[in-house]
Amino acid sequence: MKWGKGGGQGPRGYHHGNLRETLVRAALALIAEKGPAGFTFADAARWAGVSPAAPYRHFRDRDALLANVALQGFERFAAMLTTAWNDGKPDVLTAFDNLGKAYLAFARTEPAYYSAMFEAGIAPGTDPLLREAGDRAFAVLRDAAERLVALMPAQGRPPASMVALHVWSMTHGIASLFGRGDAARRSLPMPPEELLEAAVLIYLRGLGLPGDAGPPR
Amino acid sequence: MKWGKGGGQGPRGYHHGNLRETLVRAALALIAEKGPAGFTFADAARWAGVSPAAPYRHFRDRDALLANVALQGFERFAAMLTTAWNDGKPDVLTAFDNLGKAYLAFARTEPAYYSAMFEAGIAPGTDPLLREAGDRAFAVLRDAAERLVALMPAQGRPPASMVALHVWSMTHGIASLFGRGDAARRSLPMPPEELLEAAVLIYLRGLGLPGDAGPPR
DNA sequence: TGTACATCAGTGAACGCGCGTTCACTGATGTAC
DNA sequence: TGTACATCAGTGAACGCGCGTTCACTGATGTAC
Repeated sequence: MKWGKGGGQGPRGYHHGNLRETLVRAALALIAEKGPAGFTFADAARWAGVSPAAPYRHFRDRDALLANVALQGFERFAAMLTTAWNDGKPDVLTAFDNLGKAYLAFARTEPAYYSAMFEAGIAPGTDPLLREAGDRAFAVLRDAAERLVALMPAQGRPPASMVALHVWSMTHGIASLFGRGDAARRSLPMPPEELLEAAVLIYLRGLGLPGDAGPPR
Repeated sequence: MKWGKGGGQGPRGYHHGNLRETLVRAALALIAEKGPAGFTFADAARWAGVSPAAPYRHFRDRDALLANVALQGFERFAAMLTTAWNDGKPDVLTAFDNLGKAYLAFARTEPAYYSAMFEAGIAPGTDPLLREAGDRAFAVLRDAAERLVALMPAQGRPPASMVALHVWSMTHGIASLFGRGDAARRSLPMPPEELLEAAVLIYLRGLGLPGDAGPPR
């Protein structure tokens, strides 16, 4: 059993440690192994080494645990995207490219989170916290798109939200179809990163970028 | 219990009718109701009104039934796309637009098929028949992309397969995120068809289309 | 046309199993005084 | 510093349930002659 180093909480020796977080890890491990449908509440308890009744102290049911995994996934996702975007440095176009690569990297290296976030069948409207976390992740992309369209002359600028939705959809499509880190991946004659980069370049050229405003290097 | 009219086989009064097909319908109904993970082999038997042992005459297990649903889904999908593409008529750009709309229409009107095809966790490499059916659906898009790039001057034509992958990814991304006919849909400030149409227009403009070859109208 | 037989779809009873959930409980931690 | 008490995380036994799967069977359909 591995204890994460990144969360900052560590094991607090309390009865049997930080069970809530351990259950989330259990869910991730089991999703990675058998898919988002392939684990049960009892499985998670067994993985964590506690009795089958113990998880009820922390989650109402299996769905609540799964929603918590998705929530944590969106939070990590947003953090990862924020880091990649790096506030538009060294320049907006390069940072935008990094953003897309980070999205793909997340889908590849964290397929369990990715499944819980997008494929576990949790209705997005159900849990407000979950929705907000998803919105925060999208906001990173949205802000980046804002900076991107600002490179264009003021007249004829496309709406930043549309650009963000386009890039999100394209990236999500590539990640879902070809960029998974698990068995659901389809084969592709090139790395997904290249496919995405080419698509975004063509798309931005279609918007007239880089162009009249001059390339920012 | 509804009997489909489109398949051309109808109920053949044989013991209890065409159970194999009825089980596929059962799976679709149950997926639509409770998601791809939300049905069991016994559920399907109950829905079809037969004993729990009966499905074993037709499918090895639940996964085999699910794979058959996905297979049938890909076949319908390919047929629908072929109809929409209509061999590039009335003109290639219009037909290409219709193709994208048909993809979204399928995801909206057949969310159960869509789930089984793309989200049920069936590894694409597992079943050769399933893979081939998926490939046939993609081939429609691929042929359309071929016709599309043929509108461009021979030098500097992008590879048709890349264009097809880009459009597939974009469409799949929009369909998965916003275009579902079930609870998994996220909200969007515009119809998904419009979002897709705008994206494809911008993308094609980035490719230089319609352009040097002259718009085909 | 009729009879005997082979085929095979569906039955229904049975089984072991693991899941979800509850319950009174235990025992460690935290806190009031 | 010490004692009594409240809190609460985790126990373990128990339960009913439905699932997956098997089995010998039944009875309708198809076919050989």
